[in-house]
Amino acid sequence: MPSKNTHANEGATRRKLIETGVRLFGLHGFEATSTRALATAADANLGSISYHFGGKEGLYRAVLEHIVEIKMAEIGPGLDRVLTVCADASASREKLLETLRVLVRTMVGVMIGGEQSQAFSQIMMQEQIAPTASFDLLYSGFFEKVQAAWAAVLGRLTGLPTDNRELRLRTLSIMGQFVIFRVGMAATLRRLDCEKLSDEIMECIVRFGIQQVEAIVDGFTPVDQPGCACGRQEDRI
Amino acid sequence: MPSKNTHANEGATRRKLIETGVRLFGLHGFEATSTRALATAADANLGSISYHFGGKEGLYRAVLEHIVEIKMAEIGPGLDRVLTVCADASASREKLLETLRVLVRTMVGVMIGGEQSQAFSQIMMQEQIAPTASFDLLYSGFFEKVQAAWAAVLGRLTGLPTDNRELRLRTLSIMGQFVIFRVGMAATLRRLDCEKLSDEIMECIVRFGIQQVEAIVDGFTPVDQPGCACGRQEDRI
DNA sequence: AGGAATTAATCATTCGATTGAATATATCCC
DNA sequence: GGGATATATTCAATCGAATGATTAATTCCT
Repeated sequence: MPSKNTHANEGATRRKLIETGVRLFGLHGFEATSTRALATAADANLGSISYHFGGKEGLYRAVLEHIVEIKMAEIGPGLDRVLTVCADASASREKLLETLRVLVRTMVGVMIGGEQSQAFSQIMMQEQIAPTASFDLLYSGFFEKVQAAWAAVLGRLTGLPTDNRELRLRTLSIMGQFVIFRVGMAATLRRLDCEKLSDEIMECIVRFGIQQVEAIVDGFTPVDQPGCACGRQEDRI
Repeated sequence: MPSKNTHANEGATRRKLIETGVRLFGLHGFEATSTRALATAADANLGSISYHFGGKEGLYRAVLEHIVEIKMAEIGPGLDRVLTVCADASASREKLLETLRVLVRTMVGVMIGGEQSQAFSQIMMQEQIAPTASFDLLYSGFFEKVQAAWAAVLGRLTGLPTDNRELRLRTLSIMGQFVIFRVGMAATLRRLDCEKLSDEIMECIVRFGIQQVEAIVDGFTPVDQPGCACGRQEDRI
């Protein structure tokens, strides 16, 4: 177990392994990434994986923790601001809508933008499709919090309580409008006949994304529990 | 190369291998699925994979072809009907909206419903995240056709031509509202605290899905090429 | 000197693929 | 019809390569 190290390049190998892990695990998935490929790409010795992380699985877990840490540092404060606004009973509808717009812009930026984001998102998607033992790490550390922020805003705007089933389903559905560009990146690029989503395209997605989300909120009427479709709607802001 | 065979169980091993391949490849991905696991699960000999398909990769390609075949047989006629309606210049707005509703219902059914659908969709998602050499098979055989149908309806309803960039992006985004439930199935189930998406939940998704898509179409205003936001809108049906 | 970190070498296991023999069925010739 | 031949399929055994992990020796720095 490595403890304090006063070397100039303290934890350099460890760090390089994690960064390489993000890239390779994201590209090929857990199983298809060999420890040798990792060590070579990280300019590290094969044994250092076992030494620092106890094995391939330990490195993978460390990679997920690293992703959660970076991502939450990036968007965590923003999510907290969203929750604060939503907790304020006196927040105006316009204020809530503005918060929603910020969420869309953040979502698109995080999901699509950035070189590093790509590898991050790919690992997250891999975990969604074929969850490993470390799935909880991502879910509790990231997915749940993002969902909670979206659900908070949408809950205020629709009048549905945050534990409502329809609200949770709709929240996922609305987020899906943007997640698709990460998950269906291969098909998207083929469809647009280009090699990467340019800033211009991202801006376009943000713009119509905001329009679509607002249209959804404006047109909202509860559909779950058919008999009760008449209730609660007067609580909407 | 196996040709005509009048055996009673003609191609039985071949068929069993493909069916098992759908299941295992979907569960663990291409790399993480071993030929031994495939052969054992299919009650076949290890050598039969090479014999029938030339190797693991050949079996995988056959699995993708099988998926495309089944899926297109399932939804192909429906997609053709959609294209027919959209090609009819005299089709009313209500007719187009009804077509859109059918597409939503089909999408949810295909993406979420069915035991077999699960393995199918998982393979498709795997290919999206980490496209293999056989990606084209899925894209040309399935993705492209589904996208084309959605784009045709949405194009008519928004007045955008089918080769318009914004239309294509919006089409993907709108489809994303339903794809998310397949791709984010793990997170969805955790969020709802259940083990499978019941028929009741699927019906709920269809209902609010239709509502949301209609709201998006109703609230549509072009956002791409900012200077031209004033044009074309009068062509909408 | 002494602990932390790195290195090369090696372990047993598993991988995908191939082989040649064995089996089963179909086709042909008389 | 019936033996002989040809073809299609299955099977157990084995190949070399690659895998994850471990070890003991070595290097590096305080």
